[in-house]
Amino acid sequence: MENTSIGKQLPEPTKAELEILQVLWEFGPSTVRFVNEQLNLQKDVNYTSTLKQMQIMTEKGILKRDESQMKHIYIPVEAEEKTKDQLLDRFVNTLYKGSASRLMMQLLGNDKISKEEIEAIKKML
Amino acid sequence: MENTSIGKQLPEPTKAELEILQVLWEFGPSTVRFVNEQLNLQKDVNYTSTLKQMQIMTEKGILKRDESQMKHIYIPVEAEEKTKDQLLDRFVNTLYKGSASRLMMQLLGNDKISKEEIEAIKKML
DNA sequence: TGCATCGTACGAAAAACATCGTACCTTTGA
DNA sequence: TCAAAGGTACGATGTTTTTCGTACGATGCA
Repeated sequence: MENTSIGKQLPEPTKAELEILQVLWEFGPSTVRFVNEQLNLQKDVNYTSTLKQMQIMTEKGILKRDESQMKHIYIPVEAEEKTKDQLLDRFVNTLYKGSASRLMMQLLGNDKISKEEIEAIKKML
Repeated sequence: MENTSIGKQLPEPTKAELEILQVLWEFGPSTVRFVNEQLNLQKDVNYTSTLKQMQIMTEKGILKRDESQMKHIYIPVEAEEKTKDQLLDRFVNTLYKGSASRLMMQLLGNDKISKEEIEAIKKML
């Protein structure tokens, strides 16, 4: 299933896919080997598993790749911000009926958030 | 697999499980039939599917139930706030390296958030 | 040249999730 | 009393996601 079309909405990344995207977001376009090494800092996973996963993501249109070299280079199709927007949106809608202030309340309620963070947020508003 | 132990961390609810929890959170302890009816306002799903799902959740320790009547009553084991805290926490950690202000920035950046919402948040801080 | 190393391709199994059909028990009311 | 309605139990199946083994081509270098 090729994805060359224009406005088609990409599927939301799965958990494992998100882990791969994080690496690519943090370090930029990378080889499978590099991504796999990064993942292995957190968990055991076989090289070919990561490869397959990234190939599937390419099929889905989440990644594209530069095949001009033997070591293919993988690149996210959507910008980090855009993907995160999408995920955040769904999260807020699902859990907080779309209300950002409810989310904020929850955030302030569980005291995982420091005074410095609160200050930083105040300044933003 | 019984769950009578003390501090054991419950598994994160799956998507379908979350839908069921939402109904129970909104309406309080309920029968399978009631939950199923609510779900059917949104999507087609068979009674026995919902039943099975809720039985599995009970096995996992996400729900408990009152079996004293023929119509079993299901109740979430963890409070709504606690479960949401957990989900929010993982969300912030995964996507924003644990920084609430980053999340806020993202929230302000995509203009899904209204002026009223911003005012409400300002007041909270 | 030839072999160890590093790369991709891909089928298939394992695991996690979701859905449904069927069996069977209990309650109710004509 | 007995059949319809409504309840739970649970195996089976379908789907999606995740992981891995094996095949095989490229490259590099002793």
